[in-house]
Amino acid sequence: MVTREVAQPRSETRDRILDAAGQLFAEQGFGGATVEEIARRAGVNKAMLYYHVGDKAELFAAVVSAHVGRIRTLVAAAVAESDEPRERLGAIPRAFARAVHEHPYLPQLMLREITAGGPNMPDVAIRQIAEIMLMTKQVLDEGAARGAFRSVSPFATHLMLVGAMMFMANALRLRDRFGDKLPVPPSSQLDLETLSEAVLDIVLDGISRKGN
Amino acid sequence: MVTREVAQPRSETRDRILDAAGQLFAEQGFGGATVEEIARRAGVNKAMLYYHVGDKAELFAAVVSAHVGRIRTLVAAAVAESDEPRERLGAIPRAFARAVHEHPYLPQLMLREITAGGPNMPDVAIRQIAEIMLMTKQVLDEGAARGAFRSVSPFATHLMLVGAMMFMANALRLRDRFGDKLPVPPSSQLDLETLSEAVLDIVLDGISRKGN
DNA sequence: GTGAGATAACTAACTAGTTAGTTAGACCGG
DNA sequence: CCGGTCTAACTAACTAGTTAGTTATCTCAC
Repeated sequence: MVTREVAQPRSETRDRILDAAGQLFAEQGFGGATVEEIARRAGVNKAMLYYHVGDKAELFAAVVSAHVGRIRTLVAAAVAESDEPRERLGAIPRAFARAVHEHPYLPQLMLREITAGGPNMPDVAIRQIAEIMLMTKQVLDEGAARGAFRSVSPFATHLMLVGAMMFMANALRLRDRFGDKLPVPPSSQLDLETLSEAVLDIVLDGISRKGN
Repeated sequence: MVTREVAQPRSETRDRILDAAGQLFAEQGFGGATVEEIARRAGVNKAMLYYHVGDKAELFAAVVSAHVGRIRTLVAAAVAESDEPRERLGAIPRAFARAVHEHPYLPQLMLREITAGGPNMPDVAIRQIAEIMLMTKQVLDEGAARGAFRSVSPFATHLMLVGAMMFMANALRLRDRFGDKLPVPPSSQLDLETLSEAVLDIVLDGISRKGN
């Protein structure tokens, strides 16, 4: 599960399969989701799935690559929109939030694969994740050069912003289970956007150069 | 998979089964791990697993509960050791780090279950997680009352500390895959402790009341 | 324009292998 | 000889992947 980048031609059927697969892989995991059920949800015969995409592993790789590529594009565009270090850094989690808004099953899908150690993560996806992390590093370096940020670990900062967000998106699904016994605002202001803004607020405060 | 708290009597065999199950559920996930393999790794006959613990779901619940309970104990003890708000907050991720040190497969196991939406998470475990989150809230409230911290979302702060750490512990396993194309210090100072200290540093800075 | 032949998209049914859970009975210390 | 602990062997259900064959659509010589 390492090299598989042969881009199949797009087709309506293929897209339906990929979307159904994304949902089901997110909900059930790679092992939990059955090819049969993916095909059923996409409204196609199981054999068509093999015809249009490939085996289960190829299907998974295709889904993950598509999403990671989309996120990379969104982040790059969002970062380019401003020139101010703080805004540029904030653009990164906000781009993630937009991607999640488009495909709500995305955090579950991604976290599942990361947790599994990426056994089905294609090289293209790895490369794109590295590119996204590089963007965070560039924004931080630039901010430091301009005197806006103090020097911090870019890896830790990136994982704080993105990792906490991914974790939150998934943890929120457990919310109902907590019932009354939780020290959490019930649900009104408990959406992902509010939470990631709170994280961004703390991070920006934590890395900004003080003493003005 | 919600109420199952009947504490079986401990036994050496049962402990071996639980430990093997923890490792395998972490490595392969609930669906991916096979009962056969868990039994083999524990060095017992498969039927003994049903005799000593119960079916696969009960086994999983027992493993998760044991670990969450252990973390709760560690966190409570660590927080109680100091009186100074900043140190008390720092004690929380450090207690997690210690738990992870004891059982390296723990972040993978926990994150897998959280990502899955907790379908096998027993109520006891949920209650204990709530208690841990309450401790963070208390430390933050107390720190705010003492003028050390500004007012921040306890939920976001907790998830930042713990979530980022869980995410990192899992992301680190992908490190090798990045090869050269990564903006990350190669591996020397890339352990979980260093990373969580970096996170703690940023968070403490970000939530501390400025203007002394 | 029309009919033969090619081709892409699809289906139903099957195979081979795996897995959770059960059961009938063996072993053994007290 | 009895209760707790254990084993080997089984079954019932499920699943990834294949295959033989069907339908619909297009192509192009005549």
